[in-house]
Amino acid sequence: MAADREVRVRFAPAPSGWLHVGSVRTALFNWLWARHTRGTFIWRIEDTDADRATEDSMQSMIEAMRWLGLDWDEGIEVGGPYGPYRQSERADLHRAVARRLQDAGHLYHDDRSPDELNTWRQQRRDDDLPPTVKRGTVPDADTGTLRLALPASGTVSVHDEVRGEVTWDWANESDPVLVRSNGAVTYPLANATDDLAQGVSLVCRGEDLLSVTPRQLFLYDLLLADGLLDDALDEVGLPARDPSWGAPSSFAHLSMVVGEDRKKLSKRHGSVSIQELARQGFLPETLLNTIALLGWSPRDGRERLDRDEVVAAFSLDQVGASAAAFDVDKLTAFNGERIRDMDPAALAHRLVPHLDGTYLPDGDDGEPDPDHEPILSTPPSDGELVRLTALVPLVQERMQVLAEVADYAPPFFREVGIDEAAAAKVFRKAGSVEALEAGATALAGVDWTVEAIEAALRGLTDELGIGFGKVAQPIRVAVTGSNVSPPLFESLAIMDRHVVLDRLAAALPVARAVRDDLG
RNA sequence: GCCCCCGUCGUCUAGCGGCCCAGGACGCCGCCCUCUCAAGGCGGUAACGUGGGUUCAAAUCCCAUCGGGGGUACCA
Repeated sequence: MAADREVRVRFAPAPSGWLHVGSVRTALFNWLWARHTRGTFIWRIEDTDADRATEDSMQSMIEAMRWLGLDWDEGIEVGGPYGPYRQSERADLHRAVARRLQDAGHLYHDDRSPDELNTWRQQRRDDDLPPTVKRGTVPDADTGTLRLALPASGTVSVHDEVRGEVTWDWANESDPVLVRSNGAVTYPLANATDDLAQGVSLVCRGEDLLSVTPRQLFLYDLLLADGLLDDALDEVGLPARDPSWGAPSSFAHLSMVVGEDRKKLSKRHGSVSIQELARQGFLPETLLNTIALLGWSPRDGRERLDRDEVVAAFSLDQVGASAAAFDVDKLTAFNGERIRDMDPAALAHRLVPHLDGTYLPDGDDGEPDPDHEPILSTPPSDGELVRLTALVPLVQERMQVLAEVADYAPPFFREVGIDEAAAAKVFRKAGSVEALEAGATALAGVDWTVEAIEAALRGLTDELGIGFGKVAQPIRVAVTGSNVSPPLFESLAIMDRHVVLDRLAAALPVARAVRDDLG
């Protein structure tokens, strides 16, 4: 173990699609290790496949990382001493490396078409042989792809931080294509080259890349031998490597994140974009906390951890090797706890995007509701902000996700209709009409404070000879339109008196109709 | 098919030969509190995939088997 080597880790996604829980975990663990060791976190974009890489995807990833608060020391956007950090901008280097490998006799042409190769591989399988492409089995050619000639026999091993020692037999390893027939380099070459050129000390990535490790190890040796990479760097005018850097000294292959059915993550169970989770009202702190716990746990068993606490406690040797299912229920519960711990003023600000139309709430189909009308204006007026701040303590206790505020807030900001089911359920109870009438009278002259409102309303139970529930529910439905709301006295107190009285009056005919309907 | 990885409550996990007839968290169930819904408090349910070894002793080590996953691309 090269204990003294500065830790340099990297997150190297291909920019297709968006960041989801699985990819964020890879980013997070790299980030955590860098921060824990006071090392360097590099963000490189692997866009060597022009057909798949998109600018939108990259922008979306940047947005997600920023929202999560995962900052990078070197990489796209921020730059750094060993850039550029988009592989498409490093193509000269990759080509120079390929040419030098070819000159040194490590590469050979393979001009078989994909169809021919498939047939050939199938034949190998039928013969019960490894379907691997090897030098010597292909015809002499001077066109087509360039493959790397791997050793034909013997074994390779890596020490993996999460899996221990893993060994492969070279006889089972296929010679990888390093340069496509169109001249573009592939992942194995670009990735190995850049990891070396940027001094990556530990490769931490998904388990799906475990099987690609042997050829990378082999490539590291070739690129470092005789200063091949150094010369190529010099040739294309890119920054020289630090002389103390060797090849990555270890690997950490993180298990897959799976769905609750143990199958590959799909949208149904959490493979939603980070932006989608933001829209649903999860806090970035909760996401980071929960995702960190996916395969890792601190020695002392704590589960509620702030960012700094995770950084302090994180270590690779506590990372588990088995696949983990992302549990949205647990995320939700943690999110609720965090909301309850928040400072009300800070929470009010976080709620605004869920009320002003920035984040659309779910429609009936679970998708964002395009017809939703914002509850607050953009930007919110001072009056709206004051009312929202007053509302926060009431909703803070009962929210799991920020988006839920949209369920409670409307009656505090605008007229809302009375929910029919709520009316039918509540107004059919004996005494409802009387409760509304007496409530209006009692509230008309009272001080508009929580205490006075409570005293006035509680006094009604004796006057009407019914339990308080029978008083409170009709009034709740009349004023909020729903039989579910924050506590009644507090709710009324932050509304204007005339609004409350108007709504009580407006609900009376509805209540009478329900009662009369019952005969 | 071949190669590699993985296997503790429904889920995330603790556990690295005796402290474990397995602990915590989420979920679920019940009770308490209560103006609704929540929140909160208390209690409960529930797991070492299977079969062989090794050992005085195994969730922990070994082997087999079954199951799951990844790879087997001119994607990354």
